[in-house]
Amino acid sequence: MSADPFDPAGWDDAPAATPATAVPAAPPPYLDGLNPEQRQAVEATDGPVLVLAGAGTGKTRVLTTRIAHLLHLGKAWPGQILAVTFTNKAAREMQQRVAGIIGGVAEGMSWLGTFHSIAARILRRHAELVGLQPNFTILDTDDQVRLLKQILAAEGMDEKRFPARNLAGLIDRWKNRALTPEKLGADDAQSFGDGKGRTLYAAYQERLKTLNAADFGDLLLHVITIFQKHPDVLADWQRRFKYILVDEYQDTNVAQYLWLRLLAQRWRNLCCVGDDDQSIYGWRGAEVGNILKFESDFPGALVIRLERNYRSTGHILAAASGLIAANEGRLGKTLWTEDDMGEKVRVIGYWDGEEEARASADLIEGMRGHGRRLSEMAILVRAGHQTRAFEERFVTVGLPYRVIGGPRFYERQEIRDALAYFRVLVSPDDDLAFERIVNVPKRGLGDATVQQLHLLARERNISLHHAATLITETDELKPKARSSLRDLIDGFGRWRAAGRDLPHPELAEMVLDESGYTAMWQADKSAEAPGRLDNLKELVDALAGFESLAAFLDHVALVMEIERGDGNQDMVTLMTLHGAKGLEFPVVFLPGWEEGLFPSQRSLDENGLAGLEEERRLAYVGITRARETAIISHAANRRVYNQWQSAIPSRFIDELPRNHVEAEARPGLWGGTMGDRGFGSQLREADLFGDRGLSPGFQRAATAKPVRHLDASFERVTANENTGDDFARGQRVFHQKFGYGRITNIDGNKLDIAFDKAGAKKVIASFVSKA
DNA sequence: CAACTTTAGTTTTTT
DNA sequence: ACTAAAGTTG
Repeated sequence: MSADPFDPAGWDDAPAATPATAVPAAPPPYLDGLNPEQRQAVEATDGPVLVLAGAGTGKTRVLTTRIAHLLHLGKAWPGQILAVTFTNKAAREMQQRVAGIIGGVAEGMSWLGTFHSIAARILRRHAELVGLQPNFTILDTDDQVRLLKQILAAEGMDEKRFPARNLAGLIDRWKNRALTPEKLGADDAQSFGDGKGRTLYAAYQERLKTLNAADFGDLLLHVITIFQKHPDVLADWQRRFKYILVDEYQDTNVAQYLWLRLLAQRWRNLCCVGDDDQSIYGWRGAEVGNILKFESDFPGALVIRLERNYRSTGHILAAASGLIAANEGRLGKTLWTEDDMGEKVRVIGYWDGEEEARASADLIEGMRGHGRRLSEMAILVRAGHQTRAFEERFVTVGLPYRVIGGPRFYERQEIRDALAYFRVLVSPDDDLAFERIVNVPKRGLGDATVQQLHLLARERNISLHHAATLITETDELKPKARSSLRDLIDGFGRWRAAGRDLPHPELAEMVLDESGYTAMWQADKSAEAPGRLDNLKELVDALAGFESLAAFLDHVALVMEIERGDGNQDMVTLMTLHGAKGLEFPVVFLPGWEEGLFPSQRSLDENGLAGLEEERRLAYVGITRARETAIISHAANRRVYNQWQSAIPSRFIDELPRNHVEAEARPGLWGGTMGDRGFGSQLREADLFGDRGLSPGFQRAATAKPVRHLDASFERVTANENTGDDFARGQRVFHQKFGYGRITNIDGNKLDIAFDKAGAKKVIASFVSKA
C-alpha cells in the first residue's frame, strides 16, 4: 500500500489497551440495508468466521461494514485490525469504502493492505533475524531470473537444458508452499537440473542475503520463519492484531494460510471471506483446500453463506448456478435473486473467429443505438491473444475500446532501466540494478568488462559498484572502458551529492539526462521511442507524490501499477476472465467457448479433472459478471498461430441449463452450404442442441459438419487464387502437409520449395499459401 | 560490439 | 504469425 515503509509510524506504538467500549445509543445506520446473513457476518465479531460469499452477494460490503462495526463498538483501535487483500486495487477500494462509512477515521487503518505489503512491513522490523538489513530491496521476477541465470552459470549448468525461468517458477511454488531449502522433501529437492534443485535454491537464497534482497515469496516466508523461531516476536504481533479480516480467502496459498494462522492464534478473531466457486488461481499456488477445511482448522467456526445475489437477473444467475453445479467438492451455495428473470443467456455459434468479432461489434453497435453506453459492455476472453480479432474489428469500424491487462507500466523496459538508475543511486551495492544499467546507454562496457568486475567483486567480497570504483584506479581495463566506467561512477557520486539539496523529482530528471539515458531514446527513431519518453516523463511525475526516492522504490516494488485516468471515456472493455473477477457489467460478451480454448487444452493436460473444474469456475466467474445480458459465443473455425483449426463448442455450453439459454446459429452454418450464409434468423433451440435430449454427444455430431465444409472451402479458395503469380523466389510459404518452407524456384504454377521439416519438394502453387 | 539470422515457444497474473 | 531471445556473422 501507500504507507511509507521507512515511516516509523505504527512501528513502536505498543498495542494499546482495549479501548473503552462506547455503547451506541441506537443501532448504527450502516447496518441498515444489510440482509440478515450479511448482518450476521458483520455482528459476529468474535471467534473464527467463514463467510461464503457467492458472486454478487455483497462481500466487500460485509468486510467494510464489519471493520466499521468493530471500530464503532470500540472493540479495537484501527491499528489493531489487520485486513488483508490480494491486490492493491482491492485494498484501495476497501480503504475508501471504510472511510466512506465511518468518515476520516479510516486514516488509522494502517494495517489494511495486501499480503505482501503487510508482510514487507513486518519483515522490515525484524530483517536482521533472517540476515537482512531493514532497507532490503524487493526483487521482481525479472531480477529473480537474472540472478538465477548467474547462479546456474556459476554451477556450470546448461541454460538450454535448465532454463532459469523454470527454476524461478519452481522456487516460487516452493515458497508458496512455505518450503525453505531445508524443508524441501526429497522429491522436490531432486526435481531440477539432475537433482540439484535444493542446492540451487539454497545458493539463490544465499545470494539474496548477500545482495540484501528479498523476492516476493520471501516477504511471507521470512516472516513465517521469524514467527516460528522467535515466539516473543510472534507474541507481540499476535497481541497487536485483535481482529483479522481476509478478502478472497479462496485464493490464499499455503504460506499465506500459515502466516494467517500464526497471527490469529491468540485472539482467534479471524474472519475470512471467499467463494470456493471463484477460485481461479490454482495455477499460481492458491489452495482451494484452505477454504474447504476452514471449519476443521478453526473448530467452532461460524460459517455464514451469503446467497442472495444483488447483481444479476434470474436467467443469468440460474445459468451460472447450473454450470457450476457440475463441479464436485464444492461447499455448495444456492444463489437466488429477487430480480426479474430478465433475458436468457444467449449462445451464438459462428463460422469463424472473424465473424464472431464482426457480429459482436454489430451487436454492440445495436445496443449502443438503444441507449447502452459502451462502458456498460465488456468482452471477457480466456486468453489475452483473443482480444486481437476484436481489436482489429473495432479499429476498422471505429468503435472505442480499451484493453485491460497486458504489459504493465513498471514492467516496461525504459521504466525498469530508469528505476535501476534510481536503485543504484539509493543503494550503491544493488548489484542487479548496477549490472542492468552499466552499459545502458551503450558506453563500451560490454560483457568482458562486466566479467572482470564480477571477478574482482567476488574475490574481494564487495559489490560491483565498489569493484568498479577500485578497478578504475588500476590499469586492468582498456583506457576507453576505464574512462567511461570512471565517468559513470563519478556521475553517481555527483548525483548522490546533488540529491542532498535537490528535490528528488528534479534529481531523477538530472540522472536520466546526465547519464545519457534520455538522449538514447531521443536518438532512437523507432516507432516506440516517443512513447517511451512519455513514460519516463510520467515516471518522474509519479515520483513527486512520494517522500523520497527510497520510499518511491519501495512502493513500486509492491505496487506494480500506476494510476491512470482514462476511465471516464465511453469505451468497450476488453479483458481476460481472470482480470474481470470482482467486476460487473450490464452486458457481457463471452467469446471463444470452444473445446481446447475454453476449457483450455493445456489446463486439462496438465491438471486433469482439477484443471477442468478450475476452468469451469472461470466460466462461472464470466457469466456472473453480467448484470442483464450475457452473450456466449463459439466459432467453428479459428486461426491459431496462423493455422486454421476447427473446434467443437465447449462442453460448458452443454452444461448450461437449457431453460435459461437461448441458442442461435447462423443458418448456413449448421445446415446449408457456405454460400448462403447470411444474416441469421434464429433457429429453434433444437437446431443447435438437437432433438434427442440431453446426451452430450448429440451436439458434437451436429457441429462436426462445418468442419468438413472448411477444408473444402479452403481448397477452393486456394485453387482460385494461387496460380503461382503471387509467389516470388525466397517467399515463405505454408503447405497443409509439409508445413513451412521457402520457395527456391518457380516454374509456371509449379514451385520448388525447401520445406523446413519435409525437405525439398516440387509442389503445385495452389497447394500452398503465403506464410 | 552491433547487425543480422535462426529458433523456440506461444493460458491465466499478483505481488 | 509473431515475438523474444540466443546464435552467427562482419
